[in-house]
Amino acid sequence: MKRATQAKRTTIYDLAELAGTSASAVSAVLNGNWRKRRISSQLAERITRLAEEQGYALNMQASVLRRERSKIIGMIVPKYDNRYFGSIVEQFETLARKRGLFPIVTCTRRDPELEIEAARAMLSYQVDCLIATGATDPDRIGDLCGAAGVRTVNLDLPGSCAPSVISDNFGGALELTRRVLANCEKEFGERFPLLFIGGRGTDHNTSERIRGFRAAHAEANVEVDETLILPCGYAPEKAESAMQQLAEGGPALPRGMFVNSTISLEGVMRWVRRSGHYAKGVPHLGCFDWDPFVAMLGDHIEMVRQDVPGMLHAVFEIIDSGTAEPKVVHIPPIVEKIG
Amino acid sequence: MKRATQAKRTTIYDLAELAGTSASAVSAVLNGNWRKRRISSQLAERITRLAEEQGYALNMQASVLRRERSKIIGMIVPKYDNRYFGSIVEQFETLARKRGLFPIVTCTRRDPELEIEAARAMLSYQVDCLIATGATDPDRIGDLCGAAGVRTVNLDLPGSCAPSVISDNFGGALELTRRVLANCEKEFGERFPLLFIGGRGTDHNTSERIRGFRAAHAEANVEVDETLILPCGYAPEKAESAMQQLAEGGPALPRGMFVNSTISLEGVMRWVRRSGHYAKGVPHLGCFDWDPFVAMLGDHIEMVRQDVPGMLHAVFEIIDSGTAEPKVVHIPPIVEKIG
DNA sequence: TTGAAAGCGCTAACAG
DNA sequence: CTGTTAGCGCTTTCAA
Repeated sequence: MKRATQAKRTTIYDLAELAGTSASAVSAVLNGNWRKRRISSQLAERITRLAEEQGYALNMQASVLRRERSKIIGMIVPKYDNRYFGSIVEQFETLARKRGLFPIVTCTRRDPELEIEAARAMLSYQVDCLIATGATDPDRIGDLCGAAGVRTVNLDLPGSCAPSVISDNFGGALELTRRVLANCEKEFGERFPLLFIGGRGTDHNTSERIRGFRAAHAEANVEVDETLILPCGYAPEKAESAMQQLAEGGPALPRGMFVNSTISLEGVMRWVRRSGHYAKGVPHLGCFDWDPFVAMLGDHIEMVRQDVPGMLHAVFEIIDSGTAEPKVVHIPPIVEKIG
Repeated sequence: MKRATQAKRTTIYDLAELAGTSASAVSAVLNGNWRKRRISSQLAERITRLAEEQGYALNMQASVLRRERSKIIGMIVPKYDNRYFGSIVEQFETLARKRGLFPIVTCTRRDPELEIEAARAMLSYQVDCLIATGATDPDRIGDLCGAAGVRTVNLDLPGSCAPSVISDNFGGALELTRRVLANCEKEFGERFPLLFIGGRGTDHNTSERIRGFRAAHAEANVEVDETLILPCGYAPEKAESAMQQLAEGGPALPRGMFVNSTISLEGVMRWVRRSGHYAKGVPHLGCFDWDPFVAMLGDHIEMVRQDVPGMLHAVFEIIDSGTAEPKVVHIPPIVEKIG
């Protein structure tokens, strides 16, 4: 099975020599542009066969260097540890390939430095277009790309210098909060303010979700408890320690909450189980984001599932149409009740 | 914020002209090789500043084309829909970057065609090395890479023409089965054969896990029920319908099972809930793979967590050392009891 | 100390 | 119908 590493890879020149023709003919044939170059199908045949035999593989670096457009499309994404980003990446790759583009994806672990580092790297690789997903500073990336003449689309978190595709965070949060409020009233016979936990207070999504959260409270005539608004970050540990502090601070813990992302939920649930504070009854939960196992955790959880296919179709529609105005497209998420 | 797309990107020639020097000097400075070229720090300074001002970005295609190593490292991965592969990719990117390599990852959705298509694409992009993760046909990829003189490492699923890093599937399955068997005996006061469900019967991991499963039964003096060995594939739907068929076929469903991957577990759990067959008591489960929310599903579940950091360190050790012999490195997974 | 020049593999005029 | 040629932007001898 093992083969000595060849000193050199087969090039179109090697093929040309073997076929007794020129490199440009080989290039044309292998690119499928031989019809318009009116190369004899005989020659084309021969070249194709030789390429096959020799295990010829195009050198993309050389090809891209020469061409106008690279047909490489990049995406940066914060994490791979949840279904939301996972399916975004999968969809992205699929749709990119369907268009004959080569997708390159990189994960920046919510690190602002790494984020722009990654964007720079992608520009170096001559991406034709860059999707910035959940970026902490989309405009920084937008500027970088703008300067290089590369198109950008923001996904999940909006920016102001390129088109953005995001969920309808306000609407989703409004509906989710309504449901949790209703579930609480049903079980406890009274209305009370919920806890909001998780996410960065500074990001657009979180603030829109808090707005929806407030609106639902207002609708229900419940006054929001400001000490219960805790956008402590996304990491599980952050949510865990925020819960801990809350427990230490006051006497009664809220019996209903809005958890901003499955990742934060991981921390919340961990704390709920470890601390034993909810031993006599689990709280009613609403989670902004979907996960199949969370859906099985019990009937006290409602989830919002962001419409990933819808979002990515919108992204590629923007790319295909060539729009560059910084408009924001809102995609309604799906609020599901899990049984 | 918006900027007109520049007609042309700044090159080292532009910089050279602006600095009143040559392209080679610029190149040397920007690569940090100016010490050994003994370029005056004055000139170096000037060039660096200009590059900054002009927003110069290296053209990697040109650079890679000229160099003999690309410093690009590729990985193909089956799916992004579970924690195992998600963390593999994250670790991979981190370790690659730490070595000054540019990671490119692509997801092949367990599609054998796409798998080799992706491998070919990566070779075209001149990867120095390719990691084939959970590939359906690692040797096919190995051959492709071998022919191109590119190193490969198999991860998760072993191949025979390149080094492989995999979990100790036998050991993990043995211990996991032991525990489920013991849990069942504790609760039901008797020993009985478990169900094995999920995974492809043809892949190495699944067959090793079945071997471990059998060994644990033998140890416990329980005869394996051959009709309960169901490697039905990884997709949730597959597991779901396998459960359905099992229920239709026989009278009593097993009260204990070994589920091969969280993905299969998703289908199993869905069926368990929907069918109502386990209404009077959930079965004891063992899951080969870890997920934080599964861990919260109850005390009737045991999980095996594969040692992703350990596996990736082994992968990069192989890469760093330059080994190419097709040995298999086994990394012990962690069997955790969740409370 | 620095610059000139060759060439990586490929594409796309242009000239037969 | 086919070949020759001129670069794409960069790295790297080799000369000065």
